[in-house]
Amino acid sequence: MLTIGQLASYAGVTIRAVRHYHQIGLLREPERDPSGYRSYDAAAVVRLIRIRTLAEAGVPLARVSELLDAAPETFAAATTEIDQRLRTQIRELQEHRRRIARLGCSDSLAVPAEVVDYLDRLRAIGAPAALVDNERDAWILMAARWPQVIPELMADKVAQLANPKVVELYQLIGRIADDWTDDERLREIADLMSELFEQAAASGELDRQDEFIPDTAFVHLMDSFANAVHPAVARLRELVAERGWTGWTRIERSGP
Amino acid sequence: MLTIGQLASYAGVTIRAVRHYHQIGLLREPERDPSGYRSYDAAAVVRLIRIRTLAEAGVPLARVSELLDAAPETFAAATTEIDQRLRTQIRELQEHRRRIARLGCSDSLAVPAEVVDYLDRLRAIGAPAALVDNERDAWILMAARWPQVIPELMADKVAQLANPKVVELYQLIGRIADDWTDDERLREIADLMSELFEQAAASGELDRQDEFIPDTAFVHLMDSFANAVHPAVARLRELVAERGWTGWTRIERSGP
DNA sequence: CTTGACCTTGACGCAGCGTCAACCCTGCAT
DNA sequence: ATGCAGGGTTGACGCTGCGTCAAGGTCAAG
Repeated sequence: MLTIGQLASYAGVTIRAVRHYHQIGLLREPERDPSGYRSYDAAAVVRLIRIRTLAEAGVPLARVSELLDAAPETFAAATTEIDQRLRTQIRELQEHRRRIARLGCSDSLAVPAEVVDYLDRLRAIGAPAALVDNERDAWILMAARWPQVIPELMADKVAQLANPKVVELYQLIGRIADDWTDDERLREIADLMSELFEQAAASGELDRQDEFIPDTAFVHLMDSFANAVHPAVARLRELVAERGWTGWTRIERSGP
Repeated sequence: MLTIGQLASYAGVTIRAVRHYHQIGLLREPERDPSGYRSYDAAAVVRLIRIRTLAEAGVPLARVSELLDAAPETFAAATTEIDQRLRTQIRELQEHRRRIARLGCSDSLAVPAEVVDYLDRLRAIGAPAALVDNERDAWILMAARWPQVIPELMADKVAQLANPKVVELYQLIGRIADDWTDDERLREIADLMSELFEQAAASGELDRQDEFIPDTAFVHLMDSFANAVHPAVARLRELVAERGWTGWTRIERSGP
């Protein structure tokens, strides 16, 4: 007769595992000797070895007893199914590896490649870092909500950068990045924006907005990013509103 | 401002996950509105999206915050390490698949191929099923304890079967399988065994046993299998002992 | 008698949430 | 005013397969 330690060692498992198998009813609790020790026979060793064999092959413990005394066909069916499960898990992990490889760096985390490219161009023409970070976050949001429109939107935005007026706008903003209190400059920016909106309206660009972002609540959320850049953005929006335009993420004509 | 449901839906995670992230300190608890509802801003959505991106790439939650604001080199180092972990897991699962594929059927579970072959031959010469099952269990035990000696041992056992006396022995046993009470036949069997042991001793076979099974406690364990086949085995051992042999798994001369 | 190596039960911990339970808030239709 | 549906709130257990204390009792040897 064997103690639990001998049993475990013969079967090549830990004592804790044996007790666990008792707990879940996978291995029958044996008789106890007068001192309360469990006392095992050779058959228990064999059963335990077979349990271990299945467990090490990735069979869930809950299914081990079912397999231990299964007819050959049942056994084959079960193993095939378990193998399928294993394949699925492997595929999931491989998908994880693929994603890991494409994470990039912490800065561009969750930012689509097209957006990364656009942000680089923004930086290149002198847009301030705070604004670029803000754009990045906004596009992260957008990409999560409507991933499929990102390529087209980004193509548009990059095209806009070919407009010298747009470049000028970002440079103006860059110049006030340290000091947002100069109302004169804010008004200059508002004028330029108004002009650009006028162009956009003329080219029909503004009408295309609605296709991309049909969700009003979402537009408000995007707006809130801009507002968070600096308190003076509120003033800027005021000035732009005076010139007949409302909104920010989505622009609409409201006045003359 | 967003409720937890809106936040979760924008970020593409479940509400429960958001609360979990709060609990483990991955996402800051936001302000509450007068009714006690959590109230999120756009920045929370972005952070949550980045968390999800990492989590979906298989990054453990415990390491996500570390990665979220890591310098590029730190980030790269961490992802490489996590990728290593993923590869290890994949290899483990693939090992599981390999084992699953070689399980065979429930009957031959944990039985080495050489043993399966030997058992088939035993059955072929007319050994009773109970005896074969018993042999199988004994060899399972042996294979778990000393896997490397199995091929050699099995080669020996198969070679023994070429001896007509051995075949006769198993057939004799087969004939009493239904009725173990015939002492006459038991004595016949004991005579035959004694004769075989004599042959084995003469050929030096008995001396080689000790190399294979040096563990006395283990030998007793193996013996206990034989005893479990039928009570009459005890009688048989008695008869064999009268003829000058002790032991079962390991045989030793004890008399004339 | 002590020591060390075993054995006993009981319970928490892990990873990442899913899933009740039991109760409160809010807005809309009746 | 009321009822109902569809939000929200905390709290707690469940899953997998054991590892790892904790706080003891037992056994063989020196």
